[in-house]
Amino acid sequence: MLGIADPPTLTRREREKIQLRQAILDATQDIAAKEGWQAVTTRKVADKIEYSLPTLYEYFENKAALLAELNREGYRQLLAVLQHTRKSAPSPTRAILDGAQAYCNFAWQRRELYEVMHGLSGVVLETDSYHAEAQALTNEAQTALEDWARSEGIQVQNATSLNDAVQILRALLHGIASLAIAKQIAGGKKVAAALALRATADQLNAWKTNGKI
Amino acid sequence: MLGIADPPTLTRREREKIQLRQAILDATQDIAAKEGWQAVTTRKVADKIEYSLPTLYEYFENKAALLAELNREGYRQLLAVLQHTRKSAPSPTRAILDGAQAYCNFAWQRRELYEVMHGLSGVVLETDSYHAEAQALTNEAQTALEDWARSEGIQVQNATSLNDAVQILRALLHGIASLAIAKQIAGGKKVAAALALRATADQLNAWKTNGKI
DNA sequence: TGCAATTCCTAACATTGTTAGAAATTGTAG
DNA sequence: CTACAATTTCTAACAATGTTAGGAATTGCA
Repeated sequence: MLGIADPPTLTRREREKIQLRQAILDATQDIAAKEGWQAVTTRKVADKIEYSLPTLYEYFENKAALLAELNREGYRQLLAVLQHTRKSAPSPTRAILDGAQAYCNFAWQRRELYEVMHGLSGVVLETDSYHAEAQALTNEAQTALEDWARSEGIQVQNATSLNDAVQILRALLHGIASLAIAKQIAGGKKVAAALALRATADQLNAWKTNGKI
Repeated sequence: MLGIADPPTLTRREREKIQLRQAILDATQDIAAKEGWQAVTTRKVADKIEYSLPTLYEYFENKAALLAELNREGYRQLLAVLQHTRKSAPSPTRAILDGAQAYCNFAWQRRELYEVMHGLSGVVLETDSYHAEAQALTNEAQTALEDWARSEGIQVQNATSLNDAVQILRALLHGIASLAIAKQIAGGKKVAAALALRATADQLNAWKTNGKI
């Protein structure tokens, strides 16, 4: 199922290359976290890894490719968080509600990743939004919602309606997270997280009342 | 209540200045609508109004000030749309639901304004998000929701909870609109608008079931 | 030890936001 | 009508940033 590991037949050079590539990604994230995405400049990244400017371009075709990689990385990390949350939840309902909280926490704690995932704060996305990592996140959400529906005896009409329901929950959480990041929610992140929880619970209740999704 | 009109004691020069300022705003919007915000460059705007580059800076301190003005303009236009929608709605419930549709339509039809209002698509916002225009929009939404609650016999506990409810609806709509603009909603804008309607109705039902906001 | 490939850097170029300072225009006083 | 002062507008530059050409330095190996 996984397909992660290659046989470790890597030369020292190859290992160094992988490390340097990762260092570039880390440096970029670090600058974005500390100074915001407007401050992320190719020269600053190069300075931080203590290599000269053109070296960056040996590892990433251009700045957009660097951001695209961090975009995917963000989806991978969010997926991991949500999978972990679901697996340690005591019930399918809690899996959804805890997931909503975890989503918000990810948005604040990894703000720079969340921004690059959604083209916020001046990030220019040239990435196609339908990469495998984004799809994997949708699948995770569908699984969680399907589990919940089954546990509540709620009928899922078809794949489309399940997907619609997932989109609604996602849009709700994304709306709250992005408004909070833009400081447009009075009361800040604490209030925002509470709103997310409440609205998610309301939406689940609406589906429960309808008896179907 | 209004305070719109000054006595029309304007010299020809002053009238021309106002027109040129407006031409700059129009040109900027036009480029953004046709080619996207990444393509909006001070030189291109200057070309479009057939003046040289430094002339721009006589009318706007810098590019950020130009975007800030369009940001406010977007809020004014959205407010006008929502006020009109509410006033021509046959019932408070329909006022909310029609408002949700109108919100989505505004986001697609004036995409470039919606983007500059929320810092999407590479726009860098240096504007404070709490300007008067944003506040006016919140007030409009609160009025609509208060009307609805009254008409349904639902108790509004206090100003904070009313504001929280408005934030939830706003976040829901913004989440759907911004994901649709980023082409992250399968089925596109038509499906997105349907989701917005459905989710808004669900949220109203949840409050109705609770009997309070 | 010397050659070939790789790695890495200095120095440039194009684009874009911004501004200095001069030219051109306009309005006004003699 | 003319000359001066204010305003308007432009040409030309500068700084920052993404990107690349081409050469120097290093490395691996015969």
